[in-house]
Amino acid sequence: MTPDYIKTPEGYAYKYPRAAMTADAVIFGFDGYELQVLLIQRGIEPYKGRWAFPGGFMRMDETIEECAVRELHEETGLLSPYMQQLGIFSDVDRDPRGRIVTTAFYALVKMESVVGQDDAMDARWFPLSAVPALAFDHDHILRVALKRLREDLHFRPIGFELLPQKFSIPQLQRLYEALLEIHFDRRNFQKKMLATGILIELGEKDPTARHRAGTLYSFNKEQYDKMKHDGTLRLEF
Amino acid sequence: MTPDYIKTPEGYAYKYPRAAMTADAVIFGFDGYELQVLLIQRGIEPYKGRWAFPGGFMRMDETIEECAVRELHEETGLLSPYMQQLGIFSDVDRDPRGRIVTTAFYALVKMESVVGQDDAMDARWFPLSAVPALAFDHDHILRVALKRLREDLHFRPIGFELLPQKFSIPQLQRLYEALLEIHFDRRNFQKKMLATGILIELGEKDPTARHRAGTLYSFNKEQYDKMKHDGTLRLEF
DNA sequence: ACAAAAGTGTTGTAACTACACCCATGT
DNA sequence: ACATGGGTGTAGTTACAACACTTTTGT
Repeated sequence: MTPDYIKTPEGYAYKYPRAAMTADAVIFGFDGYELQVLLIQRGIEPYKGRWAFPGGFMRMDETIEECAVRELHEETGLLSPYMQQLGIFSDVDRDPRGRIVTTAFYALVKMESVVGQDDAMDARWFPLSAVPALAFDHDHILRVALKRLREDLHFRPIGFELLPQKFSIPQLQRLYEALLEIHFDRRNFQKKMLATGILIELGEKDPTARHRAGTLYSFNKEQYDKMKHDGTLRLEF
Repeated sequence: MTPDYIKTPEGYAYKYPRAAMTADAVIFGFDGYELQVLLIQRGIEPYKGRWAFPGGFMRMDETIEECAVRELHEETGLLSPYMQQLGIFSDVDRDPRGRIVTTAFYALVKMESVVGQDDAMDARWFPLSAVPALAFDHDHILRVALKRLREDLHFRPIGFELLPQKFSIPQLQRLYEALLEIHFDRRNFQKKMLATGILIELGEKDPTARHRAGTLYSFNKEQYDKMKHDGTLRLEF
């Protein structure tokens, strides 16, 4: 393809002005009690010292998804998490450096997969209740991400992405309750969850349990895909 | 704000290459029997003569939403339809002119509000079953839009956006059946729809009816907003 | 009068809610 | 032994699916 720019001493020249494009990732984790967000402290202006979502500028040889994945990996070490487009945020004055449009993604990760990061890295988990004022329009993006996460949780088995591979049903319930801010009856929740048929029962031994150990399960993705495909799935919370 | 470019004889110069940004709108209508899509025939290369969604380049003084609304108005005369972000499409080679990233929107309109358009305008409704091969990656975008439309229809009262202000329940049912490609029992559909409490009964006189005239209703948006707000809403199809 | 579409009511079934007791483990 | 949390079963209620007849209107 012939390039769509003219290279000049001042840089890449275009006939009409263009916005720069970035990708940002709102990364959620769950510590067993509260929803957490992974933030990075900015080392440079603008908003130096403020916390923000990991992200960065799109290159000309990658899609915006590839950009999000790459930046996420560079800044947090995370590889291939569950990730979805959230939306594009394009307010004219959202970035003091000029016209920069961002595509936000939301990602769900198992917190265990991020601990042990490089200490020099200014990345930290914040419980949702203690998120500081963020850089740019990231406060706004976070609200949109939360709304979307809750909507998706009602009908998609995304809770599993936030828990360890092996989890107990009470653990899963705590997650649903924390995210949706509602209370489920223990017995009914367990019944309904098992009735979906997308859980595989393993040996009983929840190491994190403080009293009686909970039976461990894992998410049966193949079964889920199959049921989703032929419409036998009953999944609604 | 200081500009983020340097103006040169060759155009607007940036330190790093940038993609151009466009907005495209997938516009759906309903003729009473089948879902329709509004397309525009391209008058210039690339893809001259091929059909595509209305859309165009984002300006530096507008958001991508404002761009979508503006282009839609310029190309079809439509004003303030129901419109939602669909997603961003950024494949590196999706446009032969260079690196152009598009944000797709989907819009729902009452077909009556577009008829009577300028004849010179190369805009036309196509039934979904007769959509030609489209320009760029618009075939792909259309598939994504359809998937999204169906998902949304299950839980949001968006069907009303596609019907005239006054409609009968059988009309509404035909719309649901056409879009979701399933069949509802007439009695149960009517019962469930009325039970939502978001319909206002008007005088009986459906002019388009061919035999017995259907009772006309209109969508009670205030009631819907109220019920949505305090969680009393039961709406699921 | 007949055909086509609209309106309505009941009954069986399946899913959801509410609820109480026993069991395992750590202190 | 006691406190904490995990596991299970039942009964009442509610929503949903299935189904048939009557009414209106155009031909």
